[in-house]
Amino acid sequence: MGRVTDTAAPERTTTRDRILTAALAAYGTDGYSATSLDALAEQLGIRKQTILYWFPSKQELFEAVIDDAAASLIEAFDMAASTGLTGMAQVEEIIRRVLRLAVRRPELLGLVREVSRPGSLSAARLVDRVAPTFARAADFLSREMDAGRFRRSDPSMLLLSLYSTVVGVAGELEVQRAIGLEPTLRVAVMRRRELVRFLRVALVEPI
Amino acid sequence: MGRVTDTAAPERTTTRDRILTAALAAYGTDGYSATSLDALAEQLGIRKQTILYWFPSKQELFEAVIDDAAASLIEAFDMAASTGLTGMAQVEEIIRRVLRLAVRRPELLGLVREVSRPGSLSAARLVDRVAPTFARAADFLSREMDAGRFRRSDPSMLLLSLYSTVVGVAGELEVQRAIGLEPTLRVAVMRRRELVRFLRVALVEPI
DNA sequence: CGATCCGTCTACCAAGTGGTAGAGAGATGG
DNA sequence: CCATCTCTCTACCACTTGGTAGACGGATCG
Repeated sequence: MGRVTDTAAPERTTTRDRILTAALAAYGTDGYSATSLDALAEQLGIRKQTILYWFPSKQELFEAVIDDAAASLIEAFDMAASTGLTGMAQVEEIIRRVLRLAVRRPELLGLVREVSRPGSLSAARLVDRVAPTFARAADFLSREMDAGRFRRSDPSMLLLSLYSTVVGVAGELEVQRAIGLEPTLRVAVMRRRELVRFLRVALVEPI
Repeated sequence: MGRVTDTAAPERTTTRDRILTAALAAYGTDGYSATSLDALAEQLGIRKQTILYWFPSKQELFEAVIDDAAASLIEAFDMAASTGLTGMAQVEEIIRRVLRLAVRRPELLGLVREVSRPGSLSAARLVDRVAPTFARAADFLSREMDAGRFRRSDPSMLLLSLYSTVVGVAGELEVQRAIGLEPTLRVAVMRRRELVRFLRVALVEPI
C-alpha cells in the first residue's frame, strides 16, 4: 500500500517523490481532471499501476500534492519572514520571494488557483495547512502597526488585500505569457518595483 | 449542422442559448475538462446529441462560450465607461461594476482564469475579443494623465496593474467562499472601499 | 537455501468519454 | 398531400478513464 509518511530520511529522489513532483506540475498547470494517471505515468516512464501503488487513488495523490505544495509555500514564506526585517523592507522581501516563486515555479500558484475553485473539496485542506502561517503574518502586520510603521487598519483584511494584490500580479505574469509575451526578467523586475511603490504608498504614507 | 451565427433576432431563449449559458456556468466553475457533454445535457434535460447538433464538437462549444463571455465582459465594461465620468470617479464606477459582476456571475471570471491557463489554445481567442476594449481603456488612462488627474506612468502597465488588482480582489471573494465564509454584501462593500482608497492613493496622490 | 517482503509490471475491467449514423416527429411550403 | 427542412432523439462505437488482481524479479533475512 506504500509508505504513508516519508520520515524525511536523507534519500535521493525516490519514485514516490518523482510522482509527487510531476503531479504537482501537471495539476498546477493543466488542472486535476485534465491530467490522467496514464499521462502522468508515461511522462515519468513508469506504469500507471506504480502510481496507484504509492497513492491508493487519484484523489489521494491530489491530496498529497496539496500537502507538498503547501509545504513549499510555507517554506518560502518562512524563509522570507525570518530575516528580522521590519516595515516595508520585510514586505518587500516577501514580495521578492513570492514573485520569484511565481516565476520559477508557476505550477505552485496554479495549484492554489485550482484548489480555490468553488466547490473544491480540497480547498479546506490547503487552508488548514496554511492557516498558521497566515496567522503569523497577520500578527506581524499588527505589530508593525503598533510600532507606527504601518498605517492602522484591520490586519486580516489588509493581509487579504496584500495576498490578492501579489497573487494578482503573479497571475498577470501568466496572462502576459498567455498573450504570447514571454515575461522577461526585466519586465518582472519592473512590475515588482511598481508593485512595491504601489504598496508603500498604500501601507505607510498618510492619507 | 446548426446555425453558425445567431443574427441577434428577438427570440425567447432558444436551445442553443440555454446550452451556451449552462456551458459557461459549468466551464467557469468546474473547468473545461471536468465538464462532460453528458453531464451538461442531463442538467439541461436534453441528450448530448442535441448539444452536438448545435455545436459540432466540445472544443467549438468552448469557443462559442468564450465569445459569449467576452461579450458579457465587454458590455459590462462599456456600460461603466460610457458615463462620461473622469478621474477616480470613472475608475470607481468601473470597479463597482466589475466587482458586482464578480459577485453575481462568478463563472465569468472563472472562465477567464480557465482560459488564461498556460498552454491554453483558446487564450488568444479571448485576448483578441477583448483587445479593443483594452486599448480604449489605455487611451482613457493616457488622457487622464494628460489632464493631470492621474500621476504619469505607462498606461498599459498601469492597466495591467489595475486589472490584476481588481481581478485579485474578485478572486479573493472566491477564496473567502472557499474558506467557507460566504461573502456578505457588507464585506464586499468594505473590500471595495478599501480597494478604491488603495487605488486612489496609488493613482492620484503625489509620491 | 528458502521464505518473505518490496516495488514494478502485465492483464483486465466496468464505466464514462466525445463523436457518428441515422430514424422519427413536427412544421413549412409548393 | 407530398417533399423538404428543422430539431431532437435512439443506437452505437472506439477510445480513455480510474481501479483491481495477481505475476514476476530482486533484495533481505532467518
